[in-house]
Amino acid sequence: MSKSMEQEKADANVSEELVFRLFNEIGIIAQLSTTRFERSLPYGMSRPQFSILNWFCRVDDQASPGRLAQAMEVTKGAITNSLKKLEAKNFITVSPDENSGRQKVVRLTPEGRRARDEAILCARPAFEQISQSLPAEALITLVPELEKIRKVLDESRI
Amino acid sequence: MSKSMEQEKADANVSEELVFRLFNEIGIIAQLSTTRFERSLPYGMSRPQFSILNWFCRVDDQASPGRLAQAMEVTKGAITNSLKKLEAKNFITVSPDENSGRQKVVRLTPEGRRARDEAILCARPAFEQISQSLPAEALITLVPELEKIRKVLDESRI
DNA sequence: GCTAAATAGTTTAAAGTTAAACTAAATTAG
DNA sequence: CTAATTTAGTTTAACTTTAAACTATTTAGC
Repeated sequence: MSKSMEQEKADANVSEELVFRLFNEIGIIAQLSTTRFERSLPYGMSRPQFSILNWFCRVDDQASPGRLAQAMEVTKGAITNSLKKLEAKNFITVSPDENSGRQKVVRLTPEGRRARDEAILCARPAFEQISQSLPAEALITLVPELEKIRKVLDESRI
Repeated sequence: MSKSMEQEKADANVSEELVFRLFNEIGIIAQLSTTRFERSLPYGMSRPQFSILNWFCRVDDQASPGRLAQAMEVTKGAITNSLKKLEAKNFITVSPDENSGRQKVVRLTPEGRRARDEAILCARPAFEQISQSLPAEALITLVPELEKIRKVLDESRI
């Protein structure tokens, strides 16, 4: 085996080890931060429920359940469940789609928008504490890197 | 309000927004990578089950269920469940602790060690693909940063 | 020493997720 | 046009997790 091939293999191993550690750290951070975030949410709102409300505020003002399932990266069954909860709280409306008898249209209500804004306020103290413990410069480089990784994963999804 | 106070407030908002995006990205990446990793595992092994086997290979060769619960950051009930599964597969042994009637001692079996090594081999292709799509230099700076964040969260745990 | 409190682990009920089966509607192909 | 396929959403069963109740030990206090 040539020297360069050996080096290549070594590099690959370093990378794989790093990728392994990367996802390990990400998994732990996700678990810890999700728990903390969820505990701070009002109205017995869960993280998936918040994510749906937040999606409506950031991306579009209406969507089919299937589109939401794709956006949230969960199964259609999970979305059916979440939408029921949100509808019971009057945070969304679900109506038949005029253009398609098999689709539905989900929309945010004014209460839903208020609940989302309130959720962000409630979660602020938890995030504040963390943002004080972390140097802002680190975050400024970190977040775009993570966005890249997410895109790589997202685009190569099976 | 003085200029510097305004600036401080603006900085805080930038940071909070960044922290928010940080945890959002981390949540999505965790979901995508966990799904992918779990699908690649052999013996119907779940990520929590793999984590326990991996812990034994990296940290200590024996532990009580409670210590594992702390290390894995899940409840004792979840560990009870995972240990049952691992024991049924003969990947661990669970025996009474000689020194304490209320504790148990969990140990990795040779089969468990082999299964863990095999799991890493099975997961390699998935990680390989990702490590090829990401520049190694980025990971080298990223991983230690994430370790810092994890420690901040871990130390301020409630 | 004996009682009270703390600790370790299990069990249970409630909740959420997935995959697969199912219903209904829209497309496509012949 | 009709039949077969695909698509959208719901339902169901299995599984996992958590929080809380419970059992059994150990430790502390008096």
